[in-house]
Parts: sequence; C-alpha cells; structure tokens
Amino acid sequence: MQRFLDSLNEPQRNAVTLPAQHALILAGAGSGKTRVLTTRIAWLIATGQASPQGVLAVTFTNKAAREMNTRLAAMLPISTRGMWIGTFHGLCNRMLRAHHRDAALPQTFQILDSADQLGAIKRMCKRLGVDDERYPPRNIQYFVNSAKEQGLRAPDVEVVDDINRHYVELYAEYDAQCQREGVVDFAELLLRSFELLGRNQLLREHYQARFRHILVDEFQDTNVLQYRWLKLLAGTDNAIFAVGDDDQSIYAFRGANVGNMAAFEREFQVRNLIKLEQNYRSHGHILDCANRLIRNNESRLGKNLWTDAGEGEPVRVYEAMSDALEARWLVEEVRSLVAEGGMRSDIAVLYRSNAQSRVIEHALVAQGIPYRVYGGLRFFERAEIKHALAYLRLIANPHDDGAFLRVVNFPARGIGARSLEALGDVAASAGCSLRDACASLGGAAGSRLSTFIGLIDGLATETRELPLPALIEQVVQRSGLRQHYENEREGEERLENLRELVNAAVAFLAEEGIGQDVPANAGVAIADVPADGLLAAAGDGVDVLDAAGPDGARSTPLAEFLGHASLAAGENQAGEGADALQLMTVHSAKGLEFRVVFMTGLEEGLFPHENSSAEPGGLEEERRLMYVAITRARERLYLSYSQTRMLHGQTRYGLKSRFIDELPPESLKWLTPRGTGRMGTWHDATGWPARSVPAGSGSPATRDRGTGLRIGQAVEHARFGEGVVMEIEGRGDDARAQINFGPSGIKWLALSVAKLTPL
DNA sequence: GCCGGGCTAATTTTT
DNA sequence: TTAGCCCGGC
Repeated sequence: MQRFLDSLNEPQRNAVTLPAQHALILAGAGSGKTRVLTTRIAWLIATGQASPQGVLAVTFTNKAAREMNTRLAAMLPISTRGMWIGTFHGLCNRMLRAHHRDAALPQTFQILDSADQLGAIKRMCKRLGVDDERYPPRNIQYFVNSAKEQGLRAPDVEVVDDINRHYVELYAEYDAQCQREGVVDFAELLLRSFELLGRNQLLREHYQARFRHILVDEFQDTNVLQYRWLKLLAGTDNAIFAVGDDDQSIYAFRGANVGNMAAFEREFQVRNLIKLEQNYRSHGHILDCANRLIRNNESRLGKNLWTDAGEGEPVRVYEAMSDALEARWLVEEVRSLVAEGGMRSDIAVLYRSNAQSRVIEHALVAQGIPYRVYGGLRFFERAEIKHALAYLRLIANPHDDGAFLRVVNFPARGIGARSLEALGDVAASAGCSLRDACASLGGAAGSRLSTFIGLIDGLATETRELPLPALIEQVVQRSGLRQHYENEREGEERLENLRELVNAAVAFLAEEGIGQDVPANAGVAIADVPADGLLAAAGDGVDVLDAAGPDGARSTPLAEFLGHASLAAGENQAGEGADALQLMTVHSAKGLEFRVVFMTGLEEGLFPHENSSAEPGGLEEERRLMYVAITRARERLYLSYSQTRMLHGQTRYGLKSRFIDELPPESLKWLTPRGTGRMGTWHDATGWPARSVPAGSGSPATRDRGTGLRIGQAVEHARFGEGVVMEIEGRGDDARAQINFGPSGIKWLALSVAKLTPL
C-alpha cells in the first residue's frame, strides 16, 4: 500500500488518507482523479477501515466503473466482484432486483432504454388518442424524465397551466402503463430505488449500516435525484468522498446540477476540501490557454492548473477560407504528423456538433486516411439485436407489450396493423397485456396470434433447462430471425451480430461468475444482497448482511442479461485495433486524452453555439466545453476556424470564436496571418479560388447591388464591432445588410443609415 | 407491407 | 444539405 501512497503528490496523498469524514475533492483535468479515487478505496480496505463490502463507489459510465474495478484489482489481492462499484443505474438495478417485491416490481422486470421508452410513450398516446401535434411524444418523454430526475412523481409536479396539466396526466398514465407491463425506464431505476430506501426503514438502515464509505466520481454531473439518493444512503454516519470538477460540468442540458457541489459542501458541512491542481497531462502553453479561458467564467469554485512538464509547443491557430479548406489543411497536417512517425490513434479531431464531421470525413476519405467516428449506433441498439432481445424479453416477461409489438410480426407472420389495432382495443378495455388479449381474438388473426404465443411459450418451456447462450441460439433459430436474415441481401452482417450476441452472453456469464451451464431461467443469488422478505423475517438484532438466502435475492441469468443489455448498450463501433484517426464531439472526448488534438470549427454561432446564448449560463457552459477540449491535448493543440461553412444547405459566414480571443496571445502561434480577416479573392464553397464569379445566388457579384458591400466581407461598426456581411437585400436607399457581429449578435442594418467601415 | 416523394427541422448524450 | 418522418399509392 505504501508504495501506492508514495507515488502520489502531496494533495493527492492527503485526499487518499483523509479521515472517514465527508470530503470534496476538486480534481482538475488530468490531475489524477481516478487514481485518487481508487487509491482511496484501496487504502480504506488495506488499513482495515473498511471491508470491501462496506464501500460503495458510484460513477456515470460503465467504462469508468470498469476502469475503477480493474485498477483496484491491480492494487489489492481481492476480488472486486461482490463490491458495490458501478454506475448509478447499475447499482439501483441491483438493489431493485434484490428487493423487487418491496419495490413492487416483478422479479424479471425489464429496463427500457431511451428508444424503448419513446416507443412506450407513442403506444400510450395512440391508445389514449392523444393529439401528438400538441403533445409530441418526444416532449412527453422529456417531461417525464426531467420530473423523475427531480424526484417528482406525477402528483408532485406543480400544475401551472392546462398544457402542463395534460403532461402531468400523461406522466401518470405512462407510469401506470410501465407498471402494468413490468418495465422501468432509466430514470425510474433511480427514483424507484430512492423511494424504496425512503419508505422502507429496515432496508434503509441496513444499507446505511453497510456502506460506511460512499465515493462518487464526476460529482459535478450528478442530478438532483442522484444527490438525494446519495444523501439518503449517507444517513448521519457515513462518509461521502466526492470527486469532481466544476469547470468540466458540460451536462447541464441533461439535468446535471453543478450546484450539488456547493450544496454538498454546505449541507454536509464539508471540512475537507482538497484541490488537485497539478496536471500530469498537458504541456505548459496548453494549460495556460485552459486557465486563461476558464478565468472568464464567473461562477466557479476556483482552481488553476499547473505542470512541471515545461512550456512545450505553442498552440497553433489556423484560419481557413472554407470548411472544406479547413478539412484539407487538417488532413495535410495529419499526414505530416504520421509521416514523422506519429500514430493516427494518438490524434483526435474534435468538433462541437456531429454535423461537422461530414466535411472532415470527406477529406479523409479522399486522402485515404483511416479514421473512426465516435457516437452512433451501439451494439445492443442494432435492430437485429433489439429483435432478438425482444423475444428474450417476452420469455422473461410475457406482459411486455413493447417487446410483443416489436416482434409479433417480425419476421412477417401475416399479423398486420388491423389485427394489432383490434388486439390493442381488447387489451385496453380488458386492462390486460396484449399477450393475454390474444385469446379473445377469433378468425384468421386470432389463430395467427395463437401460433405466435405458442412459439413464445414453447421457447419458454423447451429452453427451461438450457443455459443462456443456448437459449439465445434457439431463439434466433426458432423465431425465424436467422432465416429472415439469411434471405436478406445484406443480412450477413446482421447474422454476424446475432452470433456476437451469443458470445456476449457467454462473456456476461463469465463476468458475473454465473456458471456457463446454469439454466437461463433458474434463480441465481445476487452476491451478498439481503433478500426480499428476509429482511423482514430477520427482524431486529439479526445480522441481515449475510442473510442472502435461497429464496428472495434471486434473479435469473436471463433477466440479468437483459438488464445488462439495456444498461451497457455495448461498444459504439467495431473496428478496434486499427490505427485510425479519432473523430468525436467535444462532449464525447471528455475523460479522454490524446497526444495531438485538433479543435475545429471555432466560429461564433457554432462554438459557442448560437442556441446556448438563449439559456441562462449557456455561454459559461460552452466555455467549460472549450476548456474540456483544450485539456484533452498532451503535447500539441491545433485550433482552427473557417470564414465560410456549409450549414443547413447554405453558406454561412462566420467570425472566429470569441474563445480564441480569450487565450493568451503569447501561447499562440498563428499558422495563417494573424486575424487576417477577409481575403480579397472570393473562394467558392469547395475552397478553391473561383476562376470566375459563379452565377446564381450566393455569389458575391450578384449581391453587390451597388452597395459597395460583398457577402462575406468584413466590416466594422462603431457600436457592434467587427462583423461579416451575411446577406444583402434591396437596392439604393432601401438596401440593407444582415451582418454577423459575433458576440454582439446578428443584425439587419439599413445601409443608408448604418456607418460601416470595410475592413 | 413496402417504396418513394414531400415536408420539416437542424447542439451536446449516458444510463 | 440531409436525415428522419409521414402519407399516399401499388
């Protein structure tokens, strides 16, 4: 243990060895926060202050949880399997499975991912005849999730107007439907677990007595409900060790509440506040840029990163004529970096929004440079996988209407929309599941439905003795999925994915320590969780910790695997291993680091994004996002922007981002003449200087109209500052121009009045 | 049930 | 520009 402590710097070591009290660790980017977190756990266990069972460590992503597990296992000669290290959702899932009865859930309750949830809402709207113009399912989904993330049930939501009242009704209706079908959405996992602990004193006290140490990663990303959940588990005696960085809070838009950091400090009277400011990642100029930029934010707890790695290279800034030229320059730069012996996988290309990747990909393809785009469809989200999982879900829980509808006619069984509508009516009036409504339907439709039910029931009974992988094989075969994709022209990849699903099940069982020959539907005890009922039976004075009995705390490998599929979603993309350039949004780059980083598209309106200015605190969140981007780079950082960009099918004329102006000039090296502003020659959208002025709208000459202005021209205004002409309308005295003044906004100015100086 | 034309909207996203 | 969605026609 000592050797791990010795390898830490002083603040890190202080944090790791804090007494068992609440602590807030402000961990700057690249300051070794994961290291501190895992060493803290190891230290608590090694010094006998905590048992592995007595620690709860919570993260946001599966990746972070896995990382923590691996590092911990490397430090201590213990198995981390039984430990409560996981994501908020994963841990809540675990708790709800163990106490499904107390939580009023079926033993094999299933988890809806976002797409499933939206589907469930659409189904509800159809059933209730909701006008989806006035109440778009997307908005209902947003409404429900935000309410749940605040810890509010439908009756708790304050009704402010009629529209709002409808949303509340739909929320209640949606929850009722989920309850009927035995499914829970992501936010429900949290809320249900929170309510369970709040209502069940015995259970609450049990977990409070167990988890003397609660460690939280990325604390700045917690939402209101997660904070309250932690608070509940902490009780009065347990110590919360929260690690976070308010400067990297970039998820306010999805409910994250940075305010939790200040609230934690206040409400828990935190006396141990430690700042980790030594950065082990980036060279000096890069850090200087990050520090100077983030200083412009008013609301922050205050930190300043430093390094002893030396100044390093200056940050390179490039101004391109067009987005295509920006991409072309980038590709050339990458080529020379690779020619010098650099790895492509060490280089990241970042952008604010996904749409920006297109033009870059185009240039990369043209030059034959391998690349990988992050984001997109994940393994368990693929259609064929979702289909197979739906069959499995029906086996686990026949009343899952979402799963029923997904596969009742896939592969096609002649059960069309009409039949399903009739079936839906029967189910609605009888208040039963679609499956149970099938018996009431006669005729051809009825018999086809019976056949389908027979298939599901047959699979359920005949596979009772089969282990999970074999069950999946059977399902893929008997459902007709395999044959369906064999007949499809491009079904080979889908078949490959279905085979991969079987492998995923094998891997899952191995990871969970479930025997490969345990029948998929047999009860499996969840490691040392007190069982439903057992707690009550154990009553007072009995140590329930080891009471995991044969009865209650059992789930089935199938249900567990389905939960895993919803929560883990799998890798974004295949193609690992190859040395490829990494393309991603700034958001998805959080937590990663690269030797070289290209931050592209640094233009007003794009980054900071124009929509952000409307939201309170929006600009500061954009700035934190830029801070995240800068601090991803270890050795070399490029910043680039373009004078013109194709956006929504139109050429937009932008200004360089204010964020570039906020950086220390002495740390920058301009690759193009500094702040050149506009060039005299017109370049078309492909980035090539036009040999002749192209005809048609958008070309400068056709818009001049004797105003002396061109589109794309830089001008200066006494009040608004520097701007770019975006549009010109009318002629003579009526002529007016739309000008993008960047920070001052986009204005229409009458040219006869406005005093504009061409730059 | 499937295909294609027309319409619309267009940050960021993990679980 | 383009991707996703809905509706009408076969």
